[in-house]
Amino acid sequence: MAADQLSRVFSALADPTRRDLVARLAVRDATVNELAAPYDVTLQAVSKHLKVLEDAGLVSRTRDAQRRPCHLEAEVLDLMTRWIERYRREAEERFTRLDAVLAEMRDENGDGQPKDDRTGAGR
Amino acid sequence: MAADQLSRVFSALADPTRRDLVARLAVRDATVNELAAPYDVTLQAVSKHLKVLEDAGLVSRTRDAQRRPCHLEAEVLDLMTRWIERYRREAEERFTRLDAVLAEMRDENGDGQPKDDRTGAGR
DNA sequence: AGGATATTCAACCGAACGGTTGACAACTGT
DNA sequence: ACAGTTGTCAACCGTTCGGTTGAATATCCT
Repeated sequence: MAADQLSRVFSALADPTRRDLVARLAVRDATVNELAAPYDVTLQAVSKHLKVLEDAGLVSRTRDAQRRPCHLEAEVLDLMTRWIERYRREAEERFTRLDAVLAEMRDENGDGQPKDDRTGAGR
Repeated sequence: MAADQLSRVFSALADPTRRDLVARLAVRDATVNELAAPYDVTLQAVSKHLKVLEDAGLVSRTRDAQRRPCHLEAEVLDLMTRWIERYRREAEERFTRLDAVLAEMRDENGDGQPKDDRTGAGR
């Protein structure tokens, strides 16, 4: 639990049950009991899952009598999206550049043959 | 390892070392030795990390003599982005709708008071 | 053929994970 | 005040995880 937030968020969403909880909380806030109902694990297990989501900053909870309604904090998802998109874009650009270089080589001389050609395999 | 791909990808990126590997592979392909150099864990540990990334579909490897150059498969990152954005958007829209409803109530009568008011705590 | 280089496989270890059961705590409503 | 509802805490269990060391495999180079 001493991990950085990004690790906690990725790790939290690595579990299908927790992803499902997030999906359902995206629609509406809900109590632990409501959330636990569809799964065939104990209430305690779901409570734990919610704690993981909460520690990751994905879920916040208020109090309403005995109930602890859970609310999805969507901003944290942005954190992930930013991380992912950064490297996806970087890799994509690099690839586009490679394509450009290869095209250029093809234009200049017939046997454009870089030693590590991945145009076939690498898509 | 029998988990669905989404779980495998999230789980793969939950580790800071593996995220760093991805970040570096976004810049250029690299061999296991090159990738392992900066970290103070054994080569075998890094090899395992790469296997996890490979099983998640994030990394592919070809052979170049003794070397096994690693290449980032950026498309898989899209899978995550799509999942995340779907629910982020859903939650955000819901929130915008709630704001609209509240604004409307404020306009019509002074005591707009839905039973589950979260405007204060929920941001 | 045989040494060097690059990488993986196998067995093991302690910590963390996801689950369980059982007891406890917080608050409600009559 | 007290029974009921809602949720968490604590201890335990088997599995997975990230790491290690040591041996094995694959390929190059001379």
